[in-house]
Amino acid sequence: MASRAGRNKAAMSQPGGSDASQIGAVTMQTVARMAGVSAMTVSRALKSDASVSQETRERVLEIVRQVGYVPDATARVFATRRSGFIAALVPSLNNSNFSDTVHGMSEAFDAAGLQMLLGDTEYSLSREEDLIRAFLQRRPEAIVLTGGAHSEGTRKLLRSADIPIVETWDLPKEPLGDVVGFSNEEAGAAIVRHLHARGRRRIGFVGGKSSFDTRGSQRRAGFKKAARALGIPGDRVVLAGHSPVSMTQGPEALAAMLARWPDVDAIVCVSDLSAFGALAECQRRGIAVPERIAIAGFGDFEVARCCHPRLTTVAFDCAGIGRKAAEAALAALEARARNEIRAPATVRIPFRVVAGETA
Amino acid sequence: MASRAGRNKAAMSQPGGSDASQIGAVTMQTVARMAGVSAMTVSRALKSDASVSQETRERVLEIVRQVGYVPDATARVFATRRSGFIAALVPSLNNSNFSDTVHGMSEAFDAAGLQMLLGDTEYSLSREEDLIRAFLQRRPEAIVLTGGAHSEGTRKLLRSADIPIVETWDLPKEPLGDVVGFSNEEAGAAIVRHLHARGRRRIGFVGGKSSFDTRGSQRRAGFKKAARALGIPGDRVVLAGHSPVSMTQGPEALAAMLARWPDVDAIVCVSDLSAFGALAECQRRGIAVPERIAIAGFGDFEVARCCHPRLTTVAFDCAGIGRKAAEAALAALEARARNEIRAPATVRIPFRVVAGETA
DNA sequence: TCCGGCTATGTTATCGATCACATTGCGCAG
DNA sequence: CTGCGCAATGTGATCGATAACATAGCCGGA
Repeated sequence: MASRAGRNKAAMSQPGGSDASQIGAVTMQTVARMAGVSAMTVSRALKSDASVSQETRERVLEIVRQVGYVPDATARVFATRRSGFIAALVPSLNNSNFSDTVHGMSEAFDAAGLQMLLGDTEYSLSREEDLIRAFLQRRPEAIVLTGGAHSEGTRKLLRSADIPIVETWDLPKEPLGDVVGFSNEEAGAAIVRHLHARGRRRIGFVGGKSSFDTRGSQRRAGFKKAARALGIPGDRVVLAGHSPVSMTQGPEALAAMLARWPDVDAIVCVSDLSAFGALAECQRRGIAVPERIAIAGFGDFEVARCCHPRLTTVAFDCAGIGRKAAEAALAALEARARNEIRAPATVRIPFRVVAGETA
Repeated sequence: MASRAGRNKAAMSQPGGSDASQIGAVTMQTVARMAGVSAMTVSRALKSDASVSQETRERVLEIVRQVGYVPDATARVFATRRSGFIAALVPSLNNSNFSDTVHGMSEAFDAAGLQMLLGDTEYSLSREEDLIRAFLQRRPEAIVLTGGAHSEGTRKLLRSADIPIVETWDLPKEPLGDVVGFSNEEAGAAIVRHLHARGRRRIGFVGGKSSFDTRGSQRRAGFKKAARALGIPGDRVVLAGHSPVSMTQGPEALAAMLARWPDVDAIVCVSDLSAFGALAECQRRGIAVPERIAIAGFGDFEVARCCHPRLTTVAFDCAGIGRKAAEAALAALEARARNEIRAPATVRIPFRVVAGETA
């Protein structure tokens, strides 16, 4: 077996090669003995700021390299009572908006020497709670959530966790801590006003059925509110398929919309993905976009910028949400470390309507 | 401050409410004292199989609920010498092929009670090494990698880690352990043969520049090999942009291809994303697809199935790769637990050309 | 009656690093 | 020459759970 062979090879000393022993078999004690110092000195030598003589440090580091010593984070966590983990939950990893956010977050946390425990709630409140319960056992130093809708069990867990909490992508009414997001309702309203300004009067909305996708339902609420305010019908709503919203829902939704309201002259989709699906279906059916029907989406996905004609959409800085969420978490941790009081803050991320060629 | 208020509230007992104390403040000892038993009994009560009387177990679990006790995984890891972690690395999380694989993996590992430490190498060998170095400090029980190209430092680290290793998405020449993948070279050849069978003779290839994206370069190698075998030119290659390959590279690549080889009658793109970008650019320029130029991609992304006309592509079961990779890792762990010998295996994932409307 | 064998539970040591405190040795001012 | 102060290093306790072993109490058969 490969691994066993590896272990044997590691145990032998090889001429001229720095030869790594099995990770886990070599502890700080081992290194200490080989260097003729105490474990504490090894520990200090591995920190950059601790007071160790130059000579000792070099000797220790050389041995660390030779034996391939890898520190045991578990022991460090246990001793320092700091896990070095940040828990982060998104509804779906398979959505470039959220994975951009994750990416932005991970850059900031990486720089702070923190590792992310990443979880995918699959748009389910109970799965969110299960994930949080599992993650809390690892004692994360902070937690970043998507949205402001959580189960009562989740809220209770988070209250007793007593760690900084950041909610993203939404502006919750009763935030659990910091917030980095935008009003999806306003975004929904903005796109309706955009279509109205371009002469559309019979506008429909296509969303998903999931009740946990509060961002989707708020966009829908914004659609209705703006339609009423503009004096145009706001009841032309089709809900197709469950979250996560995908391109395949577009054709189905378009069919339902045209069947019920054949005179529809614009369709707002809850996501660029379904908007693109609807656009492609229009092309398939020979429906002229935007002449006969205008189409708009949300999210400024890459497909919106690349497809032909380009999708009109609502853009926001997804990676920026992640970065700012991480910054909020780090600020909260910093304040705690200094034993300072810090009131949770809300960072509003701007959004803007990007006029494409479909509306 | 919310958290401080939470802490105070937690310290007070509330009438009629099960009131969670601060996580971390309550240990197994606390629960044990309240239940009038030893910590060991609490530990046993929390396991389903250990021998504790029904009555004691219920009493302990009731107190656990009341005080909101959350076990400390760090201490458990320390005591049991099992981290419960699996390290998993993908080149990019923002790619639905890989996030499907992650999803498939996480289902299998979840079921086994293992948590994933997820890392994004950003198509960089040195970042892969850094991530592995960081992850190994957490003592993962196994590690799943993407591809077979790794730095020498990575190989050394993995050798001494002495844990099961699974490489995915490729068929490495010198595997580090189990393999779950397919031959990207054969996939590249297959799509060329498909185009040839449909009468195309002047086929170009569009790829990315990254050298770490071995899947991309193997598809290219397959393209060349098949072209030679069929007696058609295999030198019509355009490399545009760095990995990750994206839709935006399509237009640029198409332009370069047409400038250099104006008579090209088919384009194979290294990914559906750039293929879609090229398709949209053709539509913009009024180039008939597939009449004037055929287009094919790889990956069977959702956009390939939804766009109009539908993309011809090469499909493989991405989630299945993840599931099977997890199964391989679990099998290896199982064998180790039983102290059995188990030779690493290679699982070949089938792929197939999906004829769309673009070729 | 006694003891083997079982169930339910307790006791002690342990995992590997780090913290707080103790100690050594040396240079230098008084 | 003495002793202060600093730099470099060592010592012992500690974090929370669990493995391994020990023990108490009970039942039933010889």
